[in-house]
Amino acid sequence: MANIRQIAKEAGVSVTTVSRVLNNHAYVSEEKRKAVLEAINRLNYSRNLNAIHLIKGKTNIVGVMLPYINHAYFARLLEGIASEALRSNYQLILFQTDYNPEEEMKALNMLKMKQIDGLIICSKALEWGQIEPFTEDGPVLACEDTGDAAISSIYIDHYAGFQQGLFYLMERGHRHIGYCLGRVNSNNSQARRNAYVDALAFIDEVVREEWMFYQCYSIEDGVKVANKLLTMKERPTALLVASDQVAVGIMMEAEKNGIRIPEDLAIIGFDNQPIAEVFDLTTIDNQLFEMGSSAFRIVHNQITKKKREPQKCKLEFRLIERSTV
Amino acid sequence: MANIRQIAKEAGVSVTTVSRVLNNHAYVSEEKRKAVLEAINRLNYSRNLNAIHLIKGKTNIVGVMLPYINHAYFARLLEGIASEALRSNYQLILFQTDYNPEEEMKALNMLKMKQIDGLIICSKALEWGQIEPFTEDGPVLACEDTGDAAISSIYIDHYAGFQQGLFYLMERGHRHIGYCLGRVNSNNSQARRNAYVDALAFIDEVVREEWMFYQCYSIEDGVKVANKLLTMKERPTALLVASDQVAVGIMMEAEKNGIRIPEDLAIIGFDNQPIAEVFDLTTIDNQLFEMGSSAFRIVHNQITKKKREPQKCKLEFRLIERSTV
DNA sequence: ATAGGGTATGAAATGCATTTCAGGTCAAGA
DNA sequence: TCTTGACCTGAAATGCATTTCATACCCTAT
Repeated sequence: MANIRQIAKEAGVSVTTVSRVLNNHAYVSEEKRKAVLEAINRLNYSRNLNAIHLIKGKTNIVGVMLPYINHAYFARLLEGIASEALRSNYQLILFQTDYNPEEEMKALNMLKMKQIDGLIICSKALEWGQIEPFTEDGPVLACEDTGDAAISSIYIDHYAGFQQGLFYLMERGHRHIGYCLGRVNSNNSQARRNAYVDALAFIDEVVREEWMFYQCYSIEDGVKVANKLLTMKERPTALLVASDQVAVGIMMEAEKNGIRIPEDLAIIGFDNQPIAEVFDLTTIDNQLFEMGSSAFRIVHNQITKKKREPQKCKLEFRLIERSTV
Repeated sequence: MANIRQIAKEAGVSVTTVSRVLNNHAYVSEEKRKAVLEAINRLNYSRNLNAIHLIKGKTNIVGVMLPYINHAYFARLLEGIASEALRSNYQLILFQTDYNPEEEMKALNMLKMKQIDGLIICSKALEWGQIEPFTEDGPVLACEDTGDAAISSIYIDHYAGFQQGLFYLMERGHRHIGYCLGRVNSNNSQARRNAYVDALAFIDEVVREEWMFYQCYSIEDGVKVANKLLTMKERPTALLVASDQVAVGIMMEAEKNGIRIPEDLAIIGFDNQPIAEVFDLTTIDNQLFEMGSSAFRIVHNQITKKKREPQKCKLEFRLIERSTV
C-alpha cells in the first residue's frame, strides 16, 4: 500500500505539498496539485487514518457504553446519538458491556489510550468514583443522574416521572398500584422505588412486595408478569411499567385472559416508543432520542471546546394520555 | 500525557525494555520490570493505541454497515456479531447508513484507510461492483447472497425460504396469498418475489398487486397493512410477512377488528424473533444471531489468516410451526 | 530603490510504540 | 578451555501524515 512519501516521489514534489493537496491547503500551484492528484490515482492511494489520529491526537470517534444493543430503550437512545454523530462526521464505537465491570473498564481505557475522543455512558455497573478519574482523558457523559460526581450528565428526573404517573393513577381512584422495573439496584430504579414508597405513604397504603416486579425488559417479561398477576388472589388495579415493551406484553397477555384494560387493570408505560402509539398505550415520554442526540452534542462540544467542567442537563418528561388508564 | 520515552527515563531503562514489560515479553529482569511498572504507575501512563495501530497495521476493530440500528432485524444480527467480537476482543464501529450510498462509501473507505480491519455489511444500497475493489484492503463480508461477486457472504436462501412458507400455506388449502416485504428492490425482496410469482403460477393463481405490500419494517407498518386489508373487498386468506414485528402488528390490528387468526387470515412471519414466541406466531427462523456470529467469525478468520479468497456460507432456515396458520 | 506581503515549496521535527539487530553476560555441556 | 545457548539490554529503524520553519520568488506600495 502506497504512502505519502511514494506519492511525493511519483508526483515529483515534497511530502509537504502532497499533504497540502490532501488537506486542501492554499498555496499549491495548479500544476503540482494535478500531478499529485494523478499520482494518488495511479497508485490508488488513501491516507492511513492511524497516522493521522496519532499526530492529531484525536480520532473523531466517540465510544458508547451500553449493556445491551438489542433492547428498545438503548436502541432508541443509540439512534439519537448516532443521528447527531452523523451530522458531526463522527464515528461510534460500541461497547456492549452486559453490565460487566471489566468490559466497562475496557471502554474507559479506550478513552485513556486515545482510541476514542469521548465516551457516552448509557448505563453502567461501575461506581461513579471509578469512572471519575477518566474524565481527565476526555469528556465522559452519562445518560443518567450523576449526582455529585464530577461527570457530565443528561438525565430525566425519574422520581418526578414516576410520581407524576402515580398521581395520575390516584386521581383516577387507583389505590392498589404495582410497578415493573428493570434492575433492582440501578439509580433509576431506586429513584422510582422511592417515588413509589412515598406516594403510597401519602395515601396510607402499605407497600406490597408481590406487586413490585423487577427484571422486566421485554415483551416476554411483560407476558410473565401478566401470568403472575393471574395467579394472585388480590391484584393491583393499576400498574406503572418502566418500559413500553413490557407494558404491551402485560396488556396482550392480560386481555387474552379476560382482564380488561383499563377497566380491570390500568397500565402506564414509559419511553413513548413507537409501539406505545400502536397499542394506544398511555405512557410517559422520556425523550430518549432527544437524550441521545443531546448527549452527543454535549460531548462533541466538550471535545472541540476542550472544556472539561462537567455539564449537567435535565430533560423534561411528559405524560401522553392514551387509552390504557 | 506521558509517553513511553518518559517512562523509560523515569525507570532508568530503554524504551525497548518498557515495551517488553508492556507486552509481557520474556527476558526482562525482575528488578527492571518492577522499576518500569512503578514508573507507569507514578506517571499514570497508558499506551497510545493510535501509535500501536499505526505500527502494527491493524486496529482490532471491525466495521458494521447497516441501514438502521433501531430495527429488530439488524439489532438481532448485530447482537450476534457483537457476541463473537467480544470473544475475540474486537471492537465494533457502527456505520448507520440509512441506505445512503455516500455513507456506505465512508465505511468502505475506513477499510482502505486502515481504520478498521474488516467490514461486515448487513445490508447495502451500493452495487457489488462498487464494493468489490475494497476487498483488497481487507476482508469484506455481506450478510446476504453476493452472487458471482468476489465478496464473502453468509446468507440464507430467501427464494427457498419463501417457497417453503408458500407451500406450507398451500398445503393447508390457501390459494389467495399475499405478502409483506421491506425494500422493493433489494436482492432479498427480489428473490422472495420470484418465489412468490413462481409458486402462484404453480397453482394457476394470478398475481395481485394489491396483495403485495412493501416498506414493511415495524409493528406500526403491520397495523397499516391490516387497515388496508380491512378496506378490501376481496382479501387474501394468508399472508407471508418478512418480519415478525410486522406480522404481530397485522395480527393485533386484524384481531381487534374481528378478523380471526388463523381462521380468516393465516400469517407466517420471518426471523423467529422473541416477539414471535410471545404471540405464538408461526414463523421461519432465519437464524439471524447465528448469521451475525458466523459473519464475525469468518471475517476474523480472514483477518488473522490473511486469506483473501471470498468465502460463501449458506445457512439453513427452518419453519417454526405455531398457531397462526 | 526598498520594505512588505502574497504565493509557493520543501527539509526536518513531531506524535508514539514496536521490532529488528547487535552486543553483551553467564552458566552448562563438550 | 571452548562452544553454545539462554538470558538481558538498548540503539536505531520503522510505520505515516502533519506542521513548523526556512527559503525564495514576484509584485506592489512607499
